[in-house]
Amino acid sequence: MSQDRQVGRPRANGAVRSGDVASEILKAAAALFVAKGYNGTSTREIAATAGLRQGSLPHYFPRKQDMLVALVSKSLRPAFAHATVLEASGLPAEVQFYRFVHSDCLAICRDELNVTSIALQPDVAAVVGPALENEREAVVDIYQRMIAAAARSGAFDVPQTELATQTAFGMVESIARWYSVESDLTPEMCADQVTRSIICGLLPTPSGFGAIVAQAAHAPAATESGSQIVSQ
Amino acid sequence: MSQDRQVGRPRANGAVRSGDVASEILKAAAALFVAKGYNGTSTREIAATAGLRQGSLPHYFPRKQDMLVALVSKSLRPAFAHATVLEASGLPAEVQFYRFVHSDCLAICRDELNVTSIALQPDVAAVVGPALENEREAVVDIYQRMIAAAARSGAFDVPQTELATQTAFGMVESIARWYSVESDLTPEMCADQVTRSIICGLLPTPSGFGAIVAQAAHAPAATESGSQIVSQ
DNA sequence: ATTATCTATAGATCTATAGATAATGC
DNA sequence: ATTATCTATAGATCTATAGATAATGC
Repeated sequence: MSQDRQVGRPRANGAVRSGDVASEILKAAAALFVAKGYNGTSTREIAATAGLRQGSLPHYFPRKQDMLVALVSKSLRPAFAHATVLEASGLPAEVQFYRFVHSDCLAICRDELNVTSIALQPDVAAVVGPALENEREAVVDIYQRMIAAAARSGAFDVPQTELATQTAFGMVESIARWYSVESDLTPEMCADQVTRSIICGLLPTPSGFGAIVAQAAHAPAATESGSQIVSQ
Repeated sequence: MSQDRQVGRPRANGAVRSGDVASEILKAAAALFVAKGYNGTSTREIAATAGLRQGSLPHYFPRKQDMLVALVSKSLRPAFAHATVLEASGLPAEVQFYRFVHSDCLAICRDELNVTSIALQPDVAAVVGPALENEREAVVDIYQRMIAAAARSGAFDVPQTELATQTAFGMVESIARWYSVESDLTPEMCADQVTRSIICGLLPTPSGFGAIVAQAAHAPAATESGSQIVSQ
């Protein structure tokens, strides 16, 4: 891939550039955004990580936010296509939901750039605009629809659809916060465990769980606290 | 509480100041940090939200990061005390864990400032220092200890302690991302549902879940995707 | 001539400081 | 005199731009 002779002024650090510089920049930017946040990362750092100088970045991405948009727009989960296929499959709703959640988990684990973790940062929404929020809402709607269907058929026991939906969706997203490709946990193990928790939490109460709750009624309570603001 | 006559130069906006200005500032800062991130929030915005001018903030918090530290240090969950009491209670490990998780969820929901959501932001760690990360690790250790104990007694079926721990802890933290005091979901409902999912996901596989997994083996797969970087 | 980079910097922030000011307290 | 605030700004960023430069391509 790397030729000895390249068009353009050589880099200050002497490095031969890779085949796809824009990708290298996005990779550097993603790693930094994940570790320090979008607003906590300077273009100078991104450039240094990618092996060039700050002023060279606009050749590839005119503005810093263009890197963010390029990253986040790649995160569009394949969720919609999968949901359509599943909902046409004729499978029981709870089975559809299991498959849907599982593949959503897998997609998050397998993404080496961890774009979901970037998309979850609160400052990102303001920069990317409403498109991100809209897409998130649309995926939440799929969750809600499938949960409601499985509740209607009696497979799930869901007293409050909104609660079940938010909980399930939040649990899937939470993977992005801690899963690392470097760990010895595989995406499959991770997706299995999270999906299992989500589904089992929606099934009619198993006797084992009922017994625990009954015993817990006598357990000592936590000392009340929380972040009361005390004058310092 | 509000006197008509107050020491000090009047505010530019004419407002009478509240009893505890530092608390008002922290409240404003917390709301902004949650919505826009620490680095995405300027001291000017914080001051405006709290009803004063940017240059007046250092009277209460010499540096911006002092507000962050004041907030985050209040988030120290009452987890440690509760864990000690529970572990001395003689209750079965899975019951201890249930209670522990449940009260952790409740604490997150009840915190009106949503400090957990702030503490989760990647840029915050760099500013607050290792104390935050250390505390998080210590709470993770409690989760791990309790899960391992319940697995040893046979109450939980845990092939991989690390995975179970990260999943459970991440699910609890994920509440901070979506739970809002304004919603019609109560902290109790939220804590019940999340705790239920976590515990049920660790119990030996209920037959209902096994049946779903078996059926899902024949369901259509997702189209492979993810955030492959394509040259733009 | 074209390309990819470089260096240097203008303009736009943003934070913390310095010193003034408008109240009350004594 | 003390206090809580104000206004104004210095110093430190950080981003995007302008123009130079060092390669290859023809």
